[in-house]
This record gives sequence, C-alpha cells and structure tokens, in this order.
Amino acid sequence: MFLGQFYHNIDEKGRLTVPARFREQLNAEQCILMKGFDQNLILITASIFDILSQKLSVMSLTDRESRLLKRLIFSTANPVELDRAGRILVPQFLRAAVGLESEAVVVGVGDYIEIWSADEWSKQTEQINDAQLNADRFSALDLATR
Amino acid sequence: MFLGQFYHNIDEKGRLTVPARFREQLNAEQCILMKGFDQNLILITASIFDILSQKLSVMSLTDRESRLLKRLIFSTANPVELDRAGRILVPQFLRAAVGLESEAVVVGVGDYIEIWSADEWSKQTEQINDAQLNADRFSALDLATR
DNA sequence: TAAAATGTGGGTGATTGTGGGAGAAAGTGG
DNA sequence: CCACTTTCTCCCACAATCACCCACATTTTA
Repeated sequence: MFLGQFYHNIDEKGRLTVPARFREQLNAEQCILMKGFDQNLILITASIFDILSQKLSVMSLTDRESRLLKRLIFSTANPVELDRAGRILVPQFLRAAVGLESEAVVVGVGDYIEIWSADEWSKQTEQINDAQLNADRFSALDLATR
Repeated sequence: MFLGQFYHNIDEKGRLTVPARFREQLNAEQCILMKGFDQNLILITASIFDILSQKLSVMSLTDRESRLLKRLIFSTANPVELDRAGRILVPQFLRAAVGLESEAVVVGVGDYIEIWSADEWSKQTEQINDAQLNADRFSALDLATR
C-alpha cells in the first residue's frame, strides 16, 4: 500500500526520485506511468494496470465515451523502470500535459501513486482541507471504527 | 482502550514520546499516523485503518468524489513505529498541517489517539468546557448507560 | 532509600535525494 | 551509408536526512 506525500525535484533530464518507501513495491515488477483523471500523473504496477486494461477491453467499441476512456489510458501509458538511484524518467509529453517542471509532489493513494506539480497539488489540498465539504463526504463513507 | 491526556514535547527532529500507558497496545501491531478531521493528527492501529482503506479501494477511479476521498485519507497517512524510547517520528508536512511545534498534547479517545498542538488543544477544551453550549449541544446524540 | 521506568536530548553511521559526467543508442540530414 | 546532434543510460559524488544507539535527569515503584 502506498501512503503519504513527498516533495521531490524533477531534474533537467526529467528524472524524478521515487520515495524510498515506495521502491520495494515497485521494483518487484514493471511499472506504468500514465496521465491521471485530474491534472496529475499516475504510477501503478503492471499487475494493477492489467486489471484496469481488462475492464477497459470489455467495454463496447460502439460507445463513444468508452473509446475516449481507452484512448486516455492507453495512449498516455508508458512502461518505466527505476534507475540505480531509484528514479523514473518522466517523458516530456507527460510533463507538459500536467505542468510538471522542477517541483513535484509524489502522493501515495493506496493501490497507486499520483504525481502532481507543486502548484496543482496545493490547489488540491485546498479542496481537501475544506472542512465543511469533508463532513459531507465522510458521512457517505459511514466511518466508524467498529 | 486509550484514555487520558498527556503533555509531551516534540524535539527538533520531530520525535514525539507516546505515553507509556499506550505503548503496549501500539507495539503489538503496526500503526498509522494521519491527519484528523479537525486541526489534529490521529494515531490508529493498522487493523482499524485497514477497514477504512478497504472501503476506499473498491471505489471507482472515474468518480471525481471518490478520487478526492482517497487522496484525503491516503495522502496524509503514514506508517509509524515506536523507537526504543517509545517515540514516533511525526513527518514534517503533518506537523505543518496542524501547527505542531514543540508542545503537543496526546489524547486518548477510546479506539484511537489524537495529537494536538498545545494551542489548538486549549481552544478545544474551551469549547468542551463552555457550559452554555454544552447544555444542548449533544441532545441529538442518544447516549445511555444501558 | 534503592531500583526501575519514563521523558528528553544528542551523537554517529547508514540511507536517501540530488546533481552532473561519460559513453551508448537513437534520430536527422546530407 | 556516413557524419553529426541529441537523447538516453549508467555511473559516481556529495549533502541532507533518518534510524539507531546511548546518556541522563526526573518520576514512579518496590
């Protein structure tokens, strides 16, 4: 499980250090880097990506929305590997797509990892920290410890 | 069960001593430190956190609210361990999120533990101790001894 | 009163994040 | 097909941080 948030730099070559805590889970198998559904990138293991792609492949070709979704996922997906220092290379077109320059935030979201520009992430946390909104969201989750 | 409140210092390295009374219950399994729903942090055992994360993990990636909810929970959660002196390391971004500097209050709240900055805690106790408010505040909650 | 437990601080070696250099591979144009 | 530029891959170096250990004063327990 991927948890927490880490502020890391992207260097001039487009390399991004993956937090050490995440590496062990990622190094075991191949990883996919793709565009997310918000202004972010998603980094997932190949096995989780397979689950997604199987769900996509049963969707109908005649449905316009499902074709769009397939394009979004498959056309932006890139296999990536960690180098010896635990970094991935973020392709230029993905950096451009989400406004990633030098400051990035790597966020653990359970089964997968999100990568944000520092600017976009601070916009996110503003939404996340809106207490009143959260009260409503959590009531939907029925959050009890027992 | 976690009961009581304890004033402890956070040192320059961000370490916080967990009250000795709480340690035995926490040492038995891994713990998660995450942002709470008020201006505080929450320390819970992994087994309770798992209940939460399972509800979140089955939610769809295509639903905007689900993605926000996952971010809200997972991005602030951190696995922590007690060092030999019974302390946890509170990540810098969590300290910043709730204004934790040197003086902290560790509060037992039954199934979990809350961590407050001394300032925020005194605001809390003011509310709790405000008799005028308390007269009717909880009337909607059904609390009986049998 | 002695012994054990607790909260607090600091030192040290290992790990982590970051930057840059050199050679290999790939794309480009003549 | 060959030179040339650009990109990528692998390697090393360094600074900052972290995990682990020990020391010590104070409080609690026997």
